[in-house]
Amino acid sequence: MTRRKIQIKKIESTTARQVTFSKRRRGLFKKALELSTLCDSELALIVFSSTGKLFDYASSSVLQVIERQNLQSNTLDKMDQPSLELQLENSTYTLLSNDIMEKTRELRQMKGEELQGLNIEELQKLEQLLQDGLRCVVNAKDKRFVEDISSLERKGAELMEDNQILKRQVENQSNNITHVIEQGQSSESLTNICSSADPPQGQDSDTSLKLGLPFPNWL
Amino acid sequence: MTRRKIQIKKIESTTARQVTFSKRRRGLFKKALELSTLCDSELALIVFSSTGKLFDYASSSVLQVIERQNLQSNTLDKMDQPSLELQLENSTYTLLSNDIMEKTRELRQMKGEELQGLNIEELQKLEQLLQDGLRCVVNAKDKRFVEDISSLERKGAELMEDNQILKRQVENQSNNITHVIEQGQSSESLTNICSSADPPQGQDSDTSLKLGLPFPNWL
DNA sequence: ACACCTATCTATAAACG
DNA sequence: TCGTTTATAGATAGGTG
Repeated sequence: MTRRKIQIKKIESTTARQVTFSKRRRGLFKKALELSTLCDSELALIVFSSTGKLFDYASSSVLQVIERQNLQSNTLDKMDQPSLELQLENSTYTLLSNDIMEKTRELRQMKGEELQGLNIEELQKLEQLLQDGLRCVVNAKDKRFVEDISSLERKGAELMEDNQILKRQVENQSNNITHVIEQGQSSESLTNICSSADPPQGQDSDTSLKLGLPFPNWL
Repeated sequence: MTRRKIQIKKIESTTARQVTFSKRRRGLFKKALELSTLCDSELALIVFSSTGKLFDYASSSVLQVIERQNLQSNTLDKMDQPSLELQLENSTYTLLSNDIMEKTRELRQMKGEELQGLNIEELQKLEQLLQDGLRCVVNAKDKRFVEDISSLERKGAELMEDNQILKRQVENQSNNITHVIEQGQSSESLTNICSSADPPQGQDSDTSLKLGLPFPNWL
């Protein structure tokens, strides 16, 4: 748009992002107002800043009232029945907004941003909170590692066991077949039957490969 | 905005209004997308054309849910004014509630609670986040320590300087008094005056104690 | 954080197909 | 009702105070 063209992706610098947010937000709201005016269309726009602050605009009259009520707290006692309802809703709305702002600030501070307003005591408290959280997360992670590993080992053991059983079944079958063949079949038929039902031991078949692995190969 | 400047008021010609609506709507949505991308902010935009058609955009999944709600109830019945307003109000409300729930969960997880639903990858991500945050906080704390210490050292130096000046003033005064006394006072008066205005050097007065400390004792 | 500046980029009014 | 063009108004990135 101006001195230089910029890429449309998240602006990394916090200050630059805030400046841009402020400018573009105003631009966007102006455009929204123009569209609703020029084309007589109803329109609502709700924007949260990265700090959790809420901005909104709505062309419809009732929402404008609500919006105004939010900006400058009360002076609407003079209105009749609907105003009471609006006030109730509005207070909930304001409470929610405040809660969001508070939680957003707390989250940002836990991520190490927006720390300039804190004194040493508050910073130490935050550090302690982070260390406690980190300890819990690392514990949970390690526990999960152990669980996943033992679960995989169990599965591996089961597979190996199955493998053994299958191997024995295959050996039994091939013995039976060999026995049957030895009792009366021709040598040409022997070759055919053996290659399809009992491949040579030195060469891994697809089946024995899958069953023989201690861990599944999709890990 | 171009071949000619236009007034921002309702366009009377229906066709011109529709053309402008279509162009400006697209422009507005593009700007909204850019803002949410550049500044990483959550954002919802809902536009009704004068023919009642609904267009909307929302940057986050939470908003998309609300958007869908609006879309569905819009297609169900043609909608008259009050229902539009109600929907928009509900949207804002729902949006706020969901946002709070999400942020609350994130906070609890950063504090090491409610981790049972996370897999190893998510836990590692969380651990990284906490370590980054912790690093920033520790840096900020150390910086603040250094600042506070140098500020105190500066204050201490200033106090020592003031102390020196005051000491010189006291010495000058006592010299003058001694001089005056030597010029005509009796020896009994000399003792009285000296003990009140100029105590012996080897014994710390309250004043010199306060001024002589490198750091204030309220630390 | 805010207002202002200005060079540059973008959006778009009007026109045409 | 569209898309395309084009000249121009508007928006804004980066800078300064």
